[in-house]
Amino acid sequence: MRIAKSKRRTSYHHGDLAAALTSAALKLIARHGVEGFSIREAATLVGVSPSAAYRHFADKAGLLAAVAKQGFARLALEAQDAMSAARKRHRSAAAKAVAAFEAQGLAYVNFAVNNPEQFQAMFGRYGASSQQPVHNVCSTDQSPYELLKRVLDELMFTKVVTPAARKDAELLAWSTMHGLANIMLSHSFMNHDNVNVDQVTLGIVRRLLHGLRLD
Amino acid sequence: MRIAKSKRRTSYHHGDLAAALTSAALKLIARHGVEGFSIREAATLVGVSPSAAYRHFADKAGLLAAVAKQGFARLALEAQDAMSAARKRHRSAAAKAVAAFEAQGLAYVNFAVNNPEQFQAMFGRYGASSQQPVHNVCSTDQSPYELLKRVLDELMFTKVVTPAARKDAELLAWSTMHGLANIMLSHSFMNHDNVNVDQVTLGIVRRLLHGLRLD
DNA sequence: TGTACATCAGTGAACGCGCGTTCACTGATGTAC
DNA sequence: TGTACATCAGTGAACGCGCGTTCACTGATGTAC
Repeated sequence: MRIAKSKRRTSYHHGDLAAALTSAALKLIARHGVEGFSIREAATLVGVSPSAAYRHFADKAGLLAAVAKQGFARLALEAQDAMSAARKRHRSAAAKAVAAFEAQGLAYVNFAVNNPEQFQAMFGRYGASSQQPVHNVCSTDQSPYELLKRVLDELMFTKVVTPAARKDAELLAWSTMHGLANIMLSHSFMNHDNVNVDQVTLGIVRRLLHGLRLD
Repeated sequence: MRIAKSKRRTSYHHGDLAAALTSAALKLIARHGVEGFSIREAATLVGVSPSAAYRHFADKAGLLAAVAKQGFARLALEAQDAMSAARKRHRSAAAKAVAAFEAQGLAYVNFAVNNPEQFQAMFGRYGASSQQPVHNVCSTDQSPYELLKRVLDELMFTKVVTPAARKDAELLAWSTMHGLANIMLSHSFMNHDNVNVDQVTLGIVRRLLHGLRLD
């Protein structure tokens, strides 16, 4: 009966307030930033009294954690799409692996640039990731971190990278892309109106991979 | 007469309220985070009425920008100290350059881990760096970014690194260390109580340099 | 199929709060003569 | 050296604000019989 309920919006019960609040929160965070976000405003946007939110989330941090969690899921989805599209453009297993690695880095930075506030929610003070390691943040095989591990394995299996270079490469790769994403967000390196994000990012990803190759 | 004034604290005029407020802000940010910081609390801590702050800073953002700016200066100082100490431990110019590069990376990550909230102030929403490129944030030759450029040059002059690898290496190096610092801060990779920050960082710096060497 | 009742998911008023900022003010300082 | 006066750097009261959260409540739903 959930669907029926969500059709008539004038009903007393909302149908799926938790999801509605999460997506309202996302909208508002995009508008005012994580710091400017309030439960009251989210509730108002959904058309519900502020106190209703407390049926679904323990508190403000709970709502923000939901936003962050959803962010990890979206990021993983986008990365996965980009990777499989990239793989299709190549024949050899090695070329596919390289293309997937590049696509993943691009997807990561693009996600951050296109969703700066959600990205901040994911890694900031309230972020899902500040409570627990990233590995646990999504269902295990879907987390961005798991995707990274897999593509690094793929690079090793296809001999693009030696087992020695593969070792602990997660942290190096993640640091590089995460740093680039944050630097782009802070506008501290350059105003990315003047800059082709994809081009700069691809440059960095390739140098990263180049370093791994010869490790 | 500045010094005389700052001696008697009971005087009507404070002496150097701007500096006192900045350092109070730093203390409070370390305690409650950037988001929890308020001008009123800083003024109270200094023992001055809230409105007095407006003689010295245009608004809250102005005070936070001062904190951020001071952060860049401190970071540069600490990095410089670490680098010159590291250089002393080696004889050849090449070894000195390598040691200085490693020391710089270590200093960067250590600064972030030891001053997480100031680091956040530096690169966050209010950060000095969100208004203008990092290059302008300190006096030109003292900025952390300038130090990075110089040590990369040094690596090239001593032939540790080829001119091709030197090209645009700033962004790669900075991304890597900045990402590592942020990842450590978010606790999303690991709880750094269980981890030797210096050891992990040194591992990453070395892999970064290794990649540059063979570029 | 109809009814009683427990449970669920909302309401809306109220709480106490600290905030950023403005404003007219005043005490202290320094300078020109 | 002394005095008048402009300027500087504070005060403290007040403004209006939106916030997170609690609480007793009520309308809607679903289930047992």
